[in-house]
Amino acid sequence: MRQVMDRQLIHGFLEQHELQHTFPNALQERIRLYHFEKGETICTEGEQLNQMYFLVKGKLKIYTVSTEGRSRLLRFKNPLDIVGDVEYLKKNLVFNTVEAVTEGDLMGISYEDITRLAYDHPPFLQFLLEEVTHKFYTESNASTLNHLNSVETRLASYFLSTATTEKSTLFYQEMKTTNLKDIADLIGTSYRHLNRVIKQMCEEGIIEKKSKRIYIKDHDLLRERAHGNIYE
Amino acid sequence: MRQVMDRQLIHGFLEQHELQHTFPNALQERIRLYHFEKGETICTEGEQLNQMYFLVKGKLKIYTVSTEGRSRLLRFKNPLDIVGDVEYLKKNLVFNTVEAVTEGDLMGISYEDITRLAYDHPPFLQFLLEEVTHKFYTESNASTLNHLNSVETRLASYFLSTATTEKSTLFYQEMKTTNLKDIADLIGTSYRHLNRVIKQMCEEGIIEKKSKRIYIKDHDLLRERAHGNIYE
DNA sequence: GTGTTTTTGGGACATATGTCCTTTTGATGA
DNA sequence: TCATCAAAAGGACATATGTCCCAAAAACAC
Repeated sequence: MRQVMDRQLIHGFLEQHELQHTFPNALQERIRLYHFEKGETICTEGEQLNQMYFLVKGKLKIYTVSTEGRSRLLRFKNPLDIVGDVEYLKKNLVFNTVEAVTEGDLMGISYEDITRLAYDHPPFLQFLLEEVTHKFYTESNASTLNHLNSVETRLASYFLSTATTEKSTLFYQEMKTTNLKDIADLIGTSYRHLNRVIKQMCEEGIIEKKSKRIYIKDHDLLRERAHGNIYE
Repeated sequence: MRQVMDRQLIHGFLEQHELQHTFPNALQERIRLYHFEKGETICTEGEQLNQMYFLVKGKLKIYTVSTEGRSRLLRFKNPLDIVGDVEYLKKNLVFNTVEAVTEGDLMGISYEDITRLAYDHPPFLQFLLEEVTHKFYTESNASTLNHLNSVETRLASYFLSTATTEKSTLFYQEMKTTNLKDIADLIGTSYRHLNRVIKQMCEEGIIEKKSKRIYIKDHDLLRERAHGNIYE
């Protein structure tokens, strides 16, 4: 991850994401822009973090690995998600490893600057509050879904949540930046079992694998298998 | 749940929990105090909520039930936890059912009053932000723990997190206000399997059941079984 | 194009765990 | 004290799911 010396670009991102009112002026002048490449580790579990990062371009994944070598993929991050917010608020080391799925850009603000210049600024606090609340909501939703449902239901739900429309056909596009291992780690199953469930769904005509993509063939049946749940 | 007309008591709770600065004065005069009895449902999943409740006395449990009848116990709430904060911020109906484990008291503040009188008040925003962040942290921690570990590890971790010291013996006291069904719903297993794991741990000399309590007999072995995890 | 590494796919086997049901124990109310 | 209900305990059986391993296909680097 390298710093990009480009004040114009920073202001461009602030405008693009409508953050001029969220960040007090004094804070805006202290923002740093960083560029990352695909596969780079942004920060590692257990590490000390001194900045809060606002993702303005690209995609990240958040994961953790247990001592036994099992992995959990907590979520993906898209703009305008934040890295290091909870670590700032809980005054803790990094909780989970953050890795780049694509190349992209982050705006960094030091924790000191945030405390001095923004922690009394209602628009910033409101922004942070809404961000953490959303994160909590999605975590809680996913957690409950995982808790109460089988892998099949979770997978169906996952497909529904990431489906996009191309022409008149729904398909699941994350395959381009997500491999099956990541999906297994996200919905909480082994790679092997995921394969089984995917195979079964193909045989039942619910989905179809073609050209590195998974197409939804029977949307109603998929929704039925999801039991009304959607990962969010 | 019935309202208690006692301004003195409200101010007593504000002092006890050091909230005088968190809540702007105008807001403090609009706080309502409610009393609840053990077993009462404070609010139900899917219901419309108009107030944010601050728990000042007693204990609550938060749970949800799937369409198939499976239950998940998300967490317990103690003073000064909040009910209705995420619903306020996400502008949504109640996500999970809240039920009283003991009798107690709640201070209620209408969403309108919060928006008018406190959503620009930095101390209140900071308080809310720290509360939601903590909630997110514990949810994420529990979720990862559940994801990556067996029921045995989760149960061991649970015992460690609720253990208290009496004399020189560590024991697990939540049994008094928590039944085995709740524990099963919390760590994400069936009641039957929980019984098996508890029985096994008793046979191995890790814990001992006596007088409606579970005593930790071998703290080191328990910590080993928890794999260094603690529910929080 | 070739060689290497990574991702996908699937067989075989084991077991952690859930469902269903029954019995026992303990708590509660009259 | 007795009757009823709820919580705890446990048997029997089934299966969802994980581990381990190997083969095939795809991606990547030179």
